[in-house]
Amino acid sequence: MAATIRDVARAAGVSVATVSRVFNASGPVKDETQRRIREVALALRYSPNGAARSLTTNRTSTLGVLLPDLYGEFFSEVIRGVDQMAQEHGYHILVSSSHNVPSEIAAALTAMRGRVDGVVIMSPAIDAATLSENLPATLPVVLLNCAVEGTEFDALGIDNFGGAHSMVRHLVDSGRKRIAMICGAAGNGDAAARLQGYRAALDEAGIERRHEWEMSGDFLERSGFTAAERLLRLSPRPDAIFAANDSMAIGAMSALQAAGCRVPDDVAVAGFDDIPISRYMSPPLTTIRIDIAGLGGRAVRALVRAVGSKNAHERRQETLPAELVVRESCGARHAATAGNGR
Amino acid sequence: MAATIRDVARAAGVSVATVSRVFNASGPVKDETQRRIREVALALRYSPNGAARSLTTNRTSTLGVLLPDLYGEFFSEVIRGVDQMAQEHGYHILVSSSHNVPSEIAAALTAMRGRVDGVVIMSPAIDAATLSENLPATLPVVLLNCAVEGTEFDALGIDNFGGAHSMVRHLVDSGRKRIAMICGAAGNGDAAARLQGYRAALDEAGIERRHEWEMSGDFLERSGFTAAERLLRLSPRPDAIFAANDSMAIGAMSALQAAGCRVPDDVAVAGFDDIPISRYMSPPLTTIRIDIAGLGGRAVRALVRAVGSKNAHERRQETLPAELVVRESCGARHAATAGNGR
DNA sequence: TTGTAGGCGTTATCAG
DNA sequence: CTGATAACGCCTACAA
Repeated sequence: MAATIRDVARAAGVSVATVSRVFNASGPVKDETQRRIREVALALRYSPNGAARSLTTNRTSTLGVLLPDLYGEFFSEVIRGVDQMAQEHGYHILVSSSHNVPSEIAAALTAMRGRVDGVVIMSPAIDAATLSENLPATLPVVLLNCAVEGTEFDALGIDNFGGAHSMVRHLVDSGRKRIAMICGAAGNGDAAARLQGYRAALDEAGIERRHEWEMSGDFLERSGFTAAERLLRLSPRPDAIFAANDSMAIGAMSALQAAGCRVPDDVAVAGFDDIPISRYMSPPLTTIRIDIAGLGGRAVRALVRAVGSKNAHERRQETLPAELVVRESCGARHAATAGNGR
Repeated sequence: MAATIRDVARAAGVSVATVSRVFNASGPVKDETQRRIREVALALRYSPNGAARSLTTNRTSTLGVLLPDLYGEFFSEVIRGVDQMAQEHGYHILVSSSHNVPSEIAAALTAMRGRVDGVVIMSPAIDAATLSENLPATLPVVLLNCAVEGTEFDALGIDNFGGAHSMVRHLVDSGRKRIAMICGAAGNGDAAARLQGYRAALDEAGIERRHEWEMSGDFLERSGFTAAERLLRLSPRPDAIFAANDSMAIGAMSALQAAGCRVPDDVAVAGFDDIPISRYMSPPLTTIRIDIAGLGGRAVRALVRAVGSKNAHERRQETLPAELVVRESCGARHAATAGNGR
C-alpha cells in the first residue's frame, strides 16, 4: 500500500530515524542526506501516517466539535469561527453533530478518544454530572452555551438575559404596548434565559404580560412563521413580536407580510443573534448582535490553552456581551442602510 | 494518564485479548466475564484509543472534507449533508477549509494521511494533474463541483449551464429585455458555466447582450449589493438582474430597495442555489434550486463506495439537475407563499 | 472460552 | 551527524 517511513529509509539508504528527523526538523541532518531523502519521499508519495504519529506523540493536532445540529447560519458561523482559530493554532477540526441527548454525547465523546486533543461541546441539554461521568478522563473540554453551572469546566456563554432585556426595553421605549415573544426550543438554556429577560423587562416597565403572547418555537424559520400566524389571530393583537432568534423572526416577518400586515407600521419584529442575512431582510431586522464566529473562536482559544496546560489550569467562565442593533423592523428611525460592512 | 486496554485487563483479571473482544464483539466471551470487564472499564473511564486502533485496523472511520471556504449558507448546507450521510455510514468528518490554491490543498491532503479513509474535495481552483500528483497514494477521493475534466476521479457537479440557461429563458419569457448578470468569483468553474448559460440563452432568444451588463462578483452578498448599485446608474438600465448565486441576489435586492427601485415591478431579480433563506426574502426570490445538502450527501455516498471497494471501482461522473423555482422576485404570477415545506 | 505474542508506522532515547 | 531499538495502544492470528 502507501509508502511508510521504512520504505523511504531503505530507498534513501538511511535509517528511519534520519527520515523522521527530516520530516520533523527534530535533529541535525546533513544537507546532502536531507535532499536525497526528500527526493525519495516525493517519488514514493510518502507522507507520515497521522495515526502512528499521534500514537507516539500523544498529540493529534485535532480538536473535536460537538454540536446539537448543523442547520442554519448560526452553526455555520460557529464552525467558521472555530475552524479559523483552530487553523491559526495548527489544529484540524473533527465535527460531530446531532447531539441532543446525553447518551449521544457520551458516545461521540468516547469515539473521539485518541482522535482529538480536546473538545468544544455545545449542547443545550446536558448537565455537569453526566458530562464529567462520560468524559474520557483528562480530555480537555470547553463548554459553549451550555446551561451548566459550577466551575468545573471552562465555559463560554452569551448574555441572553441581558440581550433579551435590552431588546424588550427598546420596544417599550419605542411605544409598543403589546409585546409578544416567540420562544426558542424547549429545554434549551439560551431560550430559557431569553424568555426570562423578556419577562423581567416587561415587569419592570409595568407592561401587561399575557400567557398567550408567549408562543412556543424551536429556533427554526418555520416555527416563527406559524407562531406569527397564530399571534395575528389573537385579540387584542400584539403590536410587536420578539423572536428568540433571527431565523424565527424572519419566518414571522414572512407570515406577517403574507397576511398583508405591515412591518413595522402594524407590528414590530425583532430577533436575536444578528445572523448575516438579517441586515438584508426587508425591512432590515432589528436584533441582538452576538459575535457568533467570535464565540467559536474564543472557545477554541480557551481549549488550546487547556490542552497546552495539560488541564492543570484554573477553569474560566465567560459571558459574551449581546448588543442591541437597531434596524428598521421595529420602527425606529431609519438607521444605516444595509450593505455596510460586517 | 487515561486508562489503556491493559489497565482494564489487569483490573478485571483477564488478558487484553478478551477485553478487545468485548469492545469489538469480535469473539465469544463468557457473559460473566463480559459483565465484569464492562464494569471495570466504566469505573476506569476506559475507551479505546482511536489512533492505536486505526493503526492496526488501517481504518479511521473518518472522512475528510476539503472546502474552499466556510462562509454562508451554501457551505453550511454542504457540510450538513455530508455530516448526515457520513453519520449514517458510521463515519466522522474532519473538516478543513480555506483552500483556494493547489499548494494548500496538497498540504491539507498530506496532513490527512492516516487520519481519514477518504476525502471529499471541493475546490474551484485545481486541476486533475496537480491533484493526482499530490494525492497520498491510494487515498479515495470524490470531487465536488471541481472543474476537473477526465474520468480519473469520481466527481459530482451541478448543471450550472442548464440552470442558468433556463433562468434567463424564463426572464425572457416574462417579457424582460435588458437582462444583466452579476457573475460569480473569477476562476470559479461554477461561475463560468453559469455565465455561459446566460449568454447562450440570450443569444438563442436573439436578445441584446452588453458587456457592461456582465458585472463581476465574488459570490458574497456585498458584491451583489455594489454590482446592483452600479447597474442602476447605467443607461439604458437593465430590467432584470440575474445573480450567479442567491447571496448576491439578496445583496442586489437590498441595493435596489435602498435606491427606491421596486422589485419586481421595475427590475426583476433572480438567483441561483435556492439557499434556505431565499423563500423568506421580500419578495421571495426566484432562483434555481439545487439540492445542496443532497449534493454533499451523494458525495459521501460515492466516497463510502470508493473506500469499500479499495479504490478498485470504476470512476463515475454525475451532474445533478438544477431546477427553476419561480417566486415573486421576477414578477411572475404570485406563486405559493413562503412558509411552505422545503 | 481465553491467553500469548507479533506487528501496525512513528517518535524518542541512547549510543556511536 | 547517524543508527538501533524500545515504546505508544490496540488487534488478531495462533495456541491452549
